[in-house]
Amino acid sequence: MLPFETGSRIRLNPDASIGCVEAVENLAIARVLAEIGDLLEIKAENPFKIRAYRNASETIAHETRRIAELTPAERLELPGIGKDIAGKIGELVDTGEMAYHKDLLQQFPPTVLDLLHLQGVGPKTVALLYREMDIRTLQDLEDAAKAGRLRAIKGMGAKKEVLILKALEEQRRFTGRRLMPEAYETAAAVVAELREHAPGADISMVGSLRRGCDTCGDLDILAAGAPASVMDAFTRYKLVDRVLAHGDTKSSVRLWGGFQADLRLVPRESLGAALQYFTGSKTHNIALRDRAMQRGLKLNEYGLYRADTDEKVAGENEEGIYDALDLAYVPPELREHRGEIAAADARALPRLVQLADLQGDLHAHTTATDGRADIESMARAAQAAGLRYLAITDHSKSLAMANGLDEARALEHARAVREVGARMEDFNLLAGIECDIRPDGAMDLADDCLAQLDLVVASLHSGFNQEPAQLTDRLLRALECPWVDVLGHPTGRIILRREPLQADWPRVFATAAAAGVCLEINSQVDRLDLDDLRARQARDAGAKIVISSDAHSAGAVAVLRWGVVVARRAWLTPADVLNTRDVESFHAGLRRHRRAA
DNA sequence: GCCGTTTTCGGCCCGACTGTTTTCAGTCG
Repeated sequence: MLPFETGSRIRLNPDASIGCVEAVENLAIARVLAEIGDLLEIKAENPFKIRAYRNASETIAHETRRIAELTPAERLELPGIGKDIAGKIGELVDTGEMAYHKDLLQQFPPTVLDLLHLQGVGPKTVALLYREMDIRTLQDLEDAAKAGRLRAIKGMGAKKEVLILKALEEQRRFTGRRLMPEAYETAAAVVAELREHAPGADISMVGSLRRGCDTCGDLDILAAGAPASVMDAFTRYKLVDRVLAHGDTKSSVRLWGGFQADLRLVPRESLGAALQYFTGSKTHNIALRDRAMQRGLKLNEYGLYRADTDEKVAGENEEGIYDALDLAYVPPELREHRGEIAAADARALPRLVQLADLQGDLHAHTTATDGRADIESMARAAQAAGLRYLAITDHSKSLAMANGLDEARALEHARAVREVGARMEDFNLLAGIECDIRPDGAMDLADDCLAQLDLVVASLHSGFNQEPAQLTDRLLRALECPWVDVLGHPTGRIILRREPLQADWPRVFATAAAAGVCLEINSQVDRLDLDDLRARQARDAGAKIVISSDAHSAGAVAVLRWGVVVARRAWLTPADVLNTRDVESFHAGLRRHRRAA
């Protein structure tokens, strides 16, 4: 998935001229290829050709070197890039345009690509809507659906109209926000640029980025002790599309791809106060200012002052501000006004879990199903990341698209995993499975198969439209299976695309706690499931939590950091997270072994 | 369109679910 909006809003380089390659970033190239894939799909082209463009797009989005700087021969070596696509990429890099992409956009207005991203609307529907009713935009579609005109099209009915209106409403609710990790990567690039410009200054991300929220509206950046020229460096940054405001202490820009970024400049002596102020959250800050007032103090972005004399009490660093307010330092992830001020007052803040606390990863895929790397590569990557154990948990047979394993293949795969594990030093491989929970709550694989594995992660991958009561029963039945150790991505949410499933979560958590089943925080950047609030709820219900990568490639183990952020926002300590333990005590904490004990 | 060859063309993940049918098309994962 690419972090950019759809449509023709990409202009790779507005002043495109030959040789002007700097602005053609990998993600922009990847997006052009992905759009070609979408447009070809609407044209009902050869599905393998469509996939070829999408594969090429994925490759480029994940390539760490800058494609624009590679030679044509080097580009050809990238997986999924052949002569044809390599040539088109070269054209794009050299001229800022790709004729093939432009031709396709002549045939379909770019706004139809927005339709394609609605839930339940695919390429056939988009083509039909465009050809039959000249529907080009989301607005056209909404008007037609509201007027009941869509049902006139063969194959569409009143129910489909309702679904489309619902999808439109969801999309509206989500626009303007992005996944936090994407925002973080973009902000990190801006910060790096500014640091280069002002090496002596203190430049950092603030706002929701620093608090670790799972989505981000705009990028807030703070510069303390930087020269005034940092504002020019910011507004002239290569990925700036439009300057919205340019002042001495505050500037705002729109970046290519849609992010708004704000830069604030404060004197160095105000660093702490400004960090505190711009990190928020708003409700946390209000409570903090209230506390200051009660102590005859006032707090703003420049410092903490005595209300009567304006004498400065604190402001150079954040710790000093909290200290002057008789509070323990509150980690940014907790600043949501969810009890952190009372806890800081009582010196009872938790010691939050950190990435370095994790000793194992309990959810990973391989080429046996839909992963990109083999068992050994996954294991080596986990080991290189500093972990001591990894569970290989490929899909079960219901997930046919992912080439899910049936009982025989699952056991054969487990043998292969154990064989690789036996060869590794100071590292444990667990042979597990991510077993589908069928619509009726039954496990996708037979009990005697699950019993022979080291770890069973049970997950929902279909039947998301069930009623809450039915869904709850389904989950409770899954928890009854004695071989289920972990409930994987429990709520099924896809951030910015699919809301968490509506089930009786307190009941599910309580049942899991009683049965000894762990709840997963899935670290995939568009899942982060459980979310912070539910993870805290689950812990409070007595359930153990695991933080897992759900990695589908060797490098993807790195996403664990985002799962840890969620855990921190959930107030979790290392003791709450089962995979902070060494492999022996981890095993001992698993349901299957607790049962035996 | 890419890949990997039995080196010049055939293979490339496919089953479940839903809303629309009246035996299926489209979407999703």
